Amino acid sequence: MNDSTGPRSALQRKLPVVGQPRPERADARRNRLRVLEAADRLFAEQGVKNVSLDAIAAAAGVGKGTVFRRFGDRAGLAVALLDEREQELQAKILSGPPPLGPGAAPVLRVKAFLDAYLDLLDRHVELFMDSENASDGARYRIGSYNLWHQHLALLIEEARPDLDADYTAHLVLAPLAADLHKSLRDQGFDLPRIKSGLRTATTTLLSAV
Amino acid sequence: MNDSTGPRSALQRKLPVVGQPRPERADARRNRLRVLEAADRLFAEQGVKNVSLDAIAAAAGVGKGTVFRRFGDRAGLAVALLDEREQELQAKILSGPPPLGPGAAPVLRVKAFLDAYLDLLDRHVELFMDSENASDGARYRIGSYNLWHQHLALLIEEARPDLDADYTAHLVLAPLAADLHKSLRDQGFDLPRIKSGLRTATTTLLSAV
DNA sequence: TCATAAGACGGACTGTAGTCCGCTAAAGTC
DNA sequence: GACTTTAGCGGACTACAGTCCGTCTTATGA
Repeated sequence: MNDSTGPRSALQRKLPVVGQPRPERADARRNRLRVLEAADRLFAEQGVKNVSLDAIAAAAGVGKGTVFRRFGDRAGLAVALLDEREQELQAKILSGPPPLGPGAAPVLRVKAFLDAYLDLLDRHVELFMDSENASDGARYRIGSYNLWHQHLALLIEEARPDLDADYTAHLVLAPLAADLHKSLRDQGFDLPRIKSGLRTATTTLLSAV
Repeated sequence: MNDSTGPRSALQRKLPVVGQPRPERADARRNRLRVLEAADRLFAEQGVKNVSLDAIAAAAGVGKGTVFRRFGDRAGLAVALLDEREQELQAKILSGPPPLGPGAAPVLRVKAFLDAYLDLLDRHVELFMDSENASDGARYRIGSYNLWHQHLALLIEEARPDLDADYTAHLVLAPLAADLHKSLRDQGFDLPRIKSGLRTATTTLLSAV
């Protein structure tokens, strides 16, 4: 119980570096990929709503507990699956060419974002619905919502400093809710009509003096 | 099997009058009221999220099947409970004094509606969340949404005939989603701030040339 | 290579939404 | 008041989300 274990003190040996958590264990990584792959396949084959998490766990060859520990809940799994596609859009916004990326006028950037988001949403409505509705208020808790919100708030602040940018950003995101989009499409609204309506409203809202 | 049963033919005796379904049976009415009363009480006592439909059925002294046959699902029950309060607002819109009722300028009426709706929403967020989120797309299927939508569409058409009134009405209703409102309140937005932000945006959107 | 502990695994378990169908009671008919 | 029709009743049943905890695997370092 003295220092004779050598120059490496207990502190040096045992304290993990803060902010750098252990890397993912090999089995954890293997199972994570298996689950994502199985979910992707089953969702595509049978429709998001018709696949239970038991079924995904079984198809992935893992226990159900594993799925839940890793993804939290149904919404979490959907978020993970959407992540890849959303990251593409995020990258374009942060460092792509204008008008989506930096360089264009703020209102143009907002409109470019809405167009791009609507394309993404339209392509993956079901998955978005799952990620937004599977648990209460899920939409507003997930990272990407906050990222879109922050992006819009900055642009709005720039375009219309007289507005409450924080609130207005939520306002602009509200019509992008997955279940509203689904409902509109089911009612016969086509994508161009939705895009055009939203573009018009946004222009009016953000361009006025 | 001849006409000897008298002047009353089989047709006359048996055909129900179309479009006038049998009145509600006494036991059905009794149970409907019991369930609503029990639900109202339990929701108030324990919070909407913490009450199962089994519990409501038990408290009402009816079987679970009865609750589901009558209300369809959790959302349906919440809708039924909200109905009374929403009808009050509906009445004011249809025949109350301006600016909520007829007579005021369309933009003023829209703003009055938004204010009144936000008050209602803020007072019953939990119930609204249940009615909107308990089943997929429930918000857009229920009667009152369609009523609000129709009301707004007419006013928007009047104020800005150049806009796509049908779509724009959905746009105006989007920020009234219960889970967004809850999330905003949880983030510290107070009701006046929300009202003012929405009022400003609406004015800008509908008043521009 | 072995000992050890952090952490992942997975399936049994719980609680709830929603379905089903044989049974019961209310309304209408004579 | 008995008989028939029809709607409503209700609880057993299914399926699914999400939890829990004893067991097993991996990474580490000596």
